[in-house]
Amino acid sequence: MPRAPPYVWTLIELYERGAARRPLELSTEELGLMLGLSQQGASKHLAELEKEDLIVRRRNARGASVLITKEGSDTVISIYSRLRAAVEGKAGVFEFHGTLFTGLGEGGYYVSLAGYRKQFVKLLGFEPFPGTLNLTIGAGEIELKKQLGLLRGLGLTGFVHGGRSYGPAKCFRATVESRYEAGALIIERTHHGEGVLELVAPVNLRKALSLKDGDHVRVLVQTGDATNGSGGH
Amino acid sequence: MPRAPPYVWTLIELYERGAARRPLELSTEELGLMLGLSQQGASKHLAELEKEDLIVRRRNARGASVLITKEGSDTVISIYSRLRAAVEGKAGVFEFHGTLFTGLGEGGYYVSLAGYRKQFVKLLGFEPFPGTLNLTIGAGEIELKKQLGLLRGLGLTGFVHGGRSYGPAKCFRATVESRYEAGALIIERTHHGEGVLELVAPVNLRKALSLKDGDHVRVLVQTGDATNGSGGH
DNA sequence: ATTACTAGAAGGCGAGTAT
DNA sequence: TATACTCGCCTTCTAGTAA
Repeated sequence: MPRAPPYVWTLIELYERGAARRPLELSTEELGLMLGLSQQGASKHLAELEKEDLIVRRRNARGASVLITKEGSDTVISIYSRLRAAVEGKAGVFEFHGTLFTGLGEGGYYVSLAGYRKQFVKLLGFEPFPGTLNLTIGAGEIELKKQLGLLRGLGLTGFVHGGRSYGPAKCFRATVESRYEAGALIIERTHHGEGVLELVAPVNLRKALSLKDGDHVRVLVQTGDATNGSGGH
Repeated sequence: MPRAPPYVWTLIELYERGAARRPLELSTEELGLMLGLSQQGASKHLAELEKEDLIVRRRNARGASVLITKEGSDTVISIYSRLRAAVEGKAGVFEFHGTLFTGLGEGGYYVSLAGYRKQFVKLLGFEPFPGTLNLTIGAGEIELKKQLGLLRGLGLTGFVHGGRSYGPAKCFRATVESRYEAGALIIERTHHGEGVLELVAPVNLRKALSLKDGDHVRVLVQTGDATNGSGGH
């Protein structure tokens, strides 16, 4: 998206108000108010837009009307198209690059517990291999993992078993090395630090990919619809 | 769409490059090139974005990596959502306000010619009443009508009949007074000026709406998918 | 009531340069 | 090599005011 002059926001505002559908009666004062701009500033924006043939104006007794030209509509639609491609196409996937290491085997223990295992089957659609793949992710990706934690994901509920309580966790569908289906675990209180990504899969990934400690592994995590939580700020 | 500071375009550019999915390795020089900005300018934009918590940066040996935060993604998605609502929701409809007048009856003659009549049936799905409704549109709406002429619409092909040739024309689905289905005609060489909107309908609109000359009529013209011809400029 | 000119302030920008 | 500071230019903003 090349940098656009400030008055493009004004064009978008006019577009939102339907000025591409019919001449919009609007004083420069009102427009300024809408944009957080002075009346004079709004006037200048309109003058610029008209000079660029993005709008046409018609003066009348009390004010003027604004109509967006075909070129103006195309400008707005072109911005929209690029945003659509970016938001709909790319978002919803987080990419991690991790280094394999061997954990303490606790992951495998948890996964094999019926209380969690049955939930994995239900949520991910596969019987998990009784062991997790532990990856150390780059420091820059920790922020990304934190963002995962903010998303809904697939919820694993906690339970009590044998007098011990097991906490709730979160899970996301993931793909390992573009080939293997997996689940990325987000566990609130884990023995691992925040720089670790833990994966469950229907197969022994370490064996299936012939991995050894220190190998690099690429993981794509699906976060669901990108437009969820589109409230903005 | 409230006015946004210029660095929001930079945020969008970063988003397009996938910086919301994984840390993006990018020098300020490259970013400047992408945005038509100097290296220093790009650096400033990044500093601003970081100050607003829209991105996080991590410095490394050769350059730095940029990752868009949840707040940053929300900002982009919020802009996208508003644009989507405006473009998908509103566009594709032009609104005209016209004043009824009585033509010379030529419209009715043309409409009843088999060469045109059969095309109306095929394109609009109704047998046209042998007469057109002529509206004088406001001067400000002439530009809008010109824009109609630039769109594809439903094409009526010309023909020769009885030694006379009848030219091609264009037609758009329309709704009169929110109640009656109609077709809005765009005729290249017409006896009417450009300030006239001519409508065909399956019924006698003048009678159905109890209209007399001078009455005001509101017409919504469907122009088809708004994202057609989204090339921009 | 409008729109829009002018002048001066504020902020964005690039060049040079420090780190 | 990078990033980012200062400085001067230029664009954009608001205020005052004309039309």
